[in-house]
Amino acid sequence: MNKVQVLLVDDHTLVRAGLRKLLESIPDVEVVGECSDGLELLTMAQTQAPQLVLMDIAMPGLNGLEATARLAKQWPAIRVLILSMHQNEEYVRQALRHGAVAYLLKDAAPMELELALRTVLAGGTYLSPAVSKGVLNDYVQRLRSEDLDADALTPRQREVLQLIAEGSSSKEIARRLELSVKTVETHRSQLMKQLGIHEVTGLVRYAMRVGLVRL
Amino acid sequence: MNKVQVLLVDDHTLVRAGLRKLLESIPDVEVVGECSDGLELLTMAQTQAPQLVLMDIAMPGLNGLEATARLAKQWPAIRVLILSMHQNEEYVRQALRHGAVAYLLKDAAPMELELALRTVLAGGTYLSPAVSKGVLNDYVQRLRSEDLDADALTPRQREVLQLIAEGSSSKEIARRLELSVKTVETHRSQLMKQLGIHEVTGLVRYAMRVGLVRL
DNA sequence: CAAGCACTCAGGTGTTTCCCCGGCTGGACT
DNA sequence: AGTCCAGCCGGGGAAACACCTGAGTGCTTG
Repeated sequence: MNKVQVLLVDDHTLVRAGLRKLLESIPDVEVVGECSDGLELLTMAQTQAPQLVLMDIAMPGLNGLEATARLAKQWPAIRVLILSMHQNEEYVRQALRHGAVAYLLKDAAPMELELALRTVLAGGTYLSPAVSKGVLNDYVQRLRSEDLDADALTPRQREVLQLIAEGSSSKEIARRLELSVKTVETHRSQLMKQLGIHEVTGLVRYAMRVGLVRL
Repeated sequence: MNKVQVLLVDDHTLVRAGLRKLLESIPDVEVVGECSDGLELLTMAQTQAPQLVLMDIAMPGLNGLEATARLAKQWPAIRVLILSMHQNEEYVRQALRHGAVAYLLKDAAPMELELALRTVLAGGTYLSPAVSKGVLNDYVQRLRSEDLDADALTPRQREVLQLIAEGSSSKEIARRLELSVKTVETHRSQLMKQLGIHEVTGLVRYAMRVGLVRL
C-alpha cells in the first residue's frame, strides 16, 4: 500500500521540523519535501508530485493563499491543507475559495491533523472546530436577524420587493401582478422610504438578507 | 439549586414518554408538562412558565415551526429546542429564523440531548452534527463555486461591480475612482454584456454569489 | 511587429428610476 | 362614526441608466 505523499510549506524551520515529526508519526504518511515559501512550492510541486500540501498562510514572498490559488490552477489534483494562526473568517473564505480543502488552526490538537488528513483524503473538507463554529454562528446570526424586520412589510410589498430583487422592471411587475405601472412605482417608493434605502441595489441586498430571494 | 424546567411537545404519546424519561435522567432537569400540539403549548407556556421547550416539528394543528414563532413573540425568554426527523435544510432555516436555539435530529445519540440542553442554557445554539455539517458544506460549496467565474472579470471590472453592488451610482463611482462617468458606464455595460445580465439587480446578485459584497 | 486586451473617454437616444404632488377605496380597530 | 392603513392610480420632472458607435492609450504575447 502506497503512502500518502505530503509536501510541507512553512517559513519557520523549526515549525517545519515539528510538523514533519508529527506527520511522520501518522501511519501511511510520507513527507516528500519541505519548502519555505510559495514560489519554492510551485517548483517543488512539479518534481515531487505530492498528493497533499500542508502550508502555512503567513509567509514572505508568495503567501499561502496566493500559492494555493496558483497551485490549484496548475495542479488541481494536489490538495492543499492550510495552516494558520488566525481564525479570521476572511482568511477562511479566501482559502476555501482558492481551493484549499482544509483550514487548520495552529493551536489545534495534534490529532486534529490526522483527522484533517483522513477527511481530506476521503474527499471531504476539514475546518478546525473553532473555525467552523464561527461559520455556523455567522449563518445562524444571519437567519436570526432576518424576519424580525421582514414582517414590517405588507404582503404586497414583499411581493413587489421580491420581483424587483429578481430583476423585473416596474413595467414587468405591473404586467405580472396586473397592476398599473404607477402602483408598482408607489410600492417601490414606499419600500424605499420604509426601509431607509434609496437604490435598487440596496433593495436587492435587503431582499437577500431577509431571505426573499436566494443567491 | 433550581432545576431547569422543560416543557415537552410531541403528538406521539409514546415518544413523549420516552423523551421524558431521557430528560429526567439528566441531572437538574425537570419536566414540568407535556403537550400534544402547538396550541396546547401556547396556553401551557403561560401556566407552567418553563425555561425550555423541547418540541417536535411535525404535529397536527399548529406545527412546531409556527408554534415556535408565536411562542417567541409572546414569551421571548423561553428557549425552544426543535426535534425533527428531517435534516432538510429549509426546515433548519425556518426553525432558526423563528427563534429556535437548537435543532436536534430524532436519530441523534441520546447524549446529544444533554449536550444540546447545556449548550442552550449557556446561551448558545446547538445543531445536530449532521445538520451543521450540511450547513458547512453548503457554505464551502458556495465559496468554491465562486471564483471560477469571478476571475473572468478584470480587476477594474471587479472594482466597479463591487461599488455598484454596494449601492453607488455611476457618478459616485466615477468620483471615487477618479474616472469619467462615461468610463464607468462603459464598465457597467461591459460587465452586463460579459455576464449576460441586463439589470442592476442581477449584478448585485452576481456580486453576492461571487462574494464581492456581503449581505 | 502585429494582434489582443484592459482601460480610458465621448456623443447620442430612448428607457427607467426616483421623488414630488395629488386622490380614491375598503377593511379593521377604537 | 371616525381614524388608520393597505392598496390602488395618476401627472410631471430631474436624474440615472442601458445600449449604441467610435476611438486613443499602453502593455503583453505570439
